[in-house]
Amino acid sequence: MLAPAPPPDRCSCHGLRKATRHLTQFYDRHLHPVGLNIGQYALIGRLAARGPIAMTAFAEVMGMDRTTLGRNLHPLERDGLVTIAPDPEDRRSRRLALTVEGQARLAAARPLWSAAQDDLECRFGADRAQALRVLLAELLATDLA
Amino acid sequence: MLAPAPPPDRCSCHGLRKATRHLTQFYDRHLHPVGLNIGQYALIGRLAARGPIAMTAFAEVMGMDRTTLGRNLHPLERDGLVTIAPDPEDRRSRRLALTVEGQARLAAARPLWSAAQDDLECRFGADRAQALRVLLAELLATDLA
DNA sequence: TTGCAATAGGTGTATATACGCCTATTTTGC
DNA sequence: GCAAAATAGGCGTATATACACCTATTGCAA
Repeated sequence: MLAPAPPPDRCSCHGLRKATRHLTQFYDRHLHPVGLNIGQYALIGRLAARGPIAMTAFAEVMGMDRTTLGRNLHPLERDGLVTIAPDPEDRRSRRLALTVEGQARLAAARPLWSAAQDDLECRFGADRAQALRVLLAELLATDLA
Repeated sequence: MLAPAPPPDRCSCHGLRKATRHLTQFYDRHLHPVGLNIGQYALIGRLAARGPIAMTAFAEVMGMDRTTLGRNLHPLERDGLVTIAPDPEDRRSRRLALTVEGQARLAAARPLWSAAQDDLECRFGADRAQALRVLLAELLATDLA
């Protein structure tokens, strides 16, 4: 028999933050062998898809603060996975791009991410995982300003 | 007509993290007038309910890493909202307790938290907020070891 | 064309998060 | 009663997060 579910947090935000800590550690463990955490994996994965892109535009894509993105890129740049180059078209702007090494690291990480995703759906239930993703996307789309 | 919802993140973890950033900023804005963020509000709120308690036990209650809890308590201790006192029964242990000033701050923050909660339910929908809280509690109860 | 508003991004500061390793203390097994 | 195991917690380090404020550059309008 399943463990009885605890009462949900009255505070939506605290429940969300707690669950995020829980799940982040889970994904980080899965990705540990390739030396990436889930935040870094998400960054390079999305950067691979969105090609060379400016910082502010990419921060928008990632749903993160511009300055947070800038700081999170430092370890990736230091390790040679991404490049941050001045844009000749607009000298204020800097273009983010994945290096060949970054692409290789992403390719190495993909199976581990996929295994984490499968493992989660096995433990939590594919239907509930899907329902959660949809609710979170709707929350993201909600204007909270 | 409502904005069309974006496709949900394929990655449950990234969707969760993004939503957490979004919602944390929303609650932090609401709580800003009393000089607390949502993490600190959750800490002192739960500490008020769970009385004097040891660090590891409280970390378990909060669903956070023991060392994270210790570091998060420092600003609250510095500002006189909580005390961290040695336990005479067990000299390894330290007892966390809310000060009178901490109780006052909590009382001042409660209406702001409540307004944030109401504001969220108004924008996102009370039914969806409830469904999200339930799913998150179930995720928390899922063994991911 | 020039001066100002808008935009791109960085920096300083503060808090949040957690892993690995450490010390101190208590408990337990013999 | 003592040595080993278990437990409580701190510290070093690294990354994550975001606000306020700053500079540089671009675009626009009088």
